Amino acid sequence: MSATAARPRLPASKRRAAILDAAVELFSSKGFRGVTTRALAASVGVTEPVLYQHFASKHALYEAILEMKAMEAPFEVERELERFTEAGDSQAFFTLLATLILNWYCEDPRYARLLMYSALEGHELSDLFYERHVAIFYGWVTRHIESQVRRGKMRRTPPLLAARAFAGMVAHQGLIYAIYHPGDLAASRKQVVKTVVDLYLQGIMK
Amino acid sequence: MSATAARPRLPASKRRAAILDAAVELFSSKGFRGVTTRALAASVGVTEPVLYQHFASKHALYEAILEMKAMEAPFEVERELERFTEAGDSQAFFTLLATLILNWYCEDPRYARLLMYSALEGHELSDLFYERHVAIFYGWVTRHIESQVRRGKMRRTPPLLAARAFAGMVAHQGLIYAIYHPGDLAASRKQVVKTVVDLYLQGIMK
DNA sequence: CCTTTAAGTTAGCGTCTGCTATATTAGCGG
DNA sequence: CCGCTAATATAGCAGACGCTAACTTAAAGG
Repeated sequence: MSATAARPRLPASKRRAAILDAAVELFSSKGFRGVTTRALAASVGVTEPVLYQHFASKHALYEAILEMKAMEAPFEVERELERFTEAGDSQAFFTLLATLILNWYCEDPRYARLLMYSALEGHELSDLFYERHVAIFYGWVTRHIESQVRRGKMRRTPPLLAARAFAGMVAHQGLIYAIYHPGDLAASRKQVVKTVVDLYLQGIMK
Repeated sequence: MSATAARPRLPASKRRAAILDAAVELFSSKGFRGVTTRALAASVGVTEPVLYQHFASKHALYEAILEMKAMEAPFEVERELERFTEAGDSQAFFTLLATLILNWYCEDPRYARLLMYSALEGHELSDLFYERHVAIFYGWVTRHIESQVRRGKMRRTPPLLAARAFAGMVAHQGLIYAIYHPGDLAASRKQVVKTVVDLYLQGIMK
């Protein structure tokens, strides 16, 4: 009687990964409330109960994504950045940071959108991302600026404000790319980094 | 039998305005899909059919907000900006622009959130805002930069990229304020404008 | 005071949503 | 080849959703 399509039975871990991947795709384009569990299941190629075998609820599934991304630590570069600060090499410092940020947007703009959604929708784990990435980023930059000011190599500027200004210069390019998509950021990435860092370091005026 | 609370009967125009105001509040905090017509009606203090007397659908109501905001032309300042460009006064030019942007975020951060939502959710009228504000902004700045480069007063820099960098420096501060809300932007607005414009114009290095 | 108009309500339709109790079957260890 | 486990499907509940037909009543004009 049943003409069931004989779906391939994946081991739990693979199925879970497949669900997460499809979820990122959908949540990033429609937001948490814009995605139904039915649509998600269909996109994975299974039925709804399968989702609930791997995640307690729609919310838990969403939080699994956020946590996964928030915990992706960028701490490998921390030591390198500190070396640049100690060496007083602002050029290298800001170039690395800008490259990091733009790469993050380019590699998977879906996460940029998803995190933007989560921040707007006020999900708790969104704060986690802020603490573990944005705030830490500001910390790195302010420390670098303060260090350079002490050495007399940089003009005295409110450090947090200046850090945000740099973050804005870079992230805005990525944001426009992830949301409005005019032009291919990936291709021009290197030029963007070069121009923005140059602008930030030396100023636009002759 | 009926214990109806004898609601005040507003003239259509006032009721319509009240609905729009409550709608901005709700849509900006929960997004289009996060707001139900029931919740909106309750927030206005009426019942659902009243909403449908003023707007054909939930979508039409939302688009009325977007159109209202997109059409709010900033063209009053256009002539002033052009004068600054002609006079070669970059200081005044960028100060006015930065003030404009930050004021926009401060006056009503709800719209910043609402427009962010609409961009993510891909509403058609979101493009209208991009065209009528973001793209026009880029146009002003690129023209100013090109003009200054021709006069030899500014370093040769990819104009659109430089325009976006400036937009990012300023808007990022507003965005952080509208979304994560750490600190009071309104109070420090003037210092932010001063610092950012100074940074952009003269560069951070001594 | 009576008529007319429109601002407002009640009640509920059809559909979709998150989620689940229950049944079924693929595939591995023995 | 069997039996067990875990991966999957069917069917559907209870509530929420966008929206509407039909009724009620406040209030302005003659």
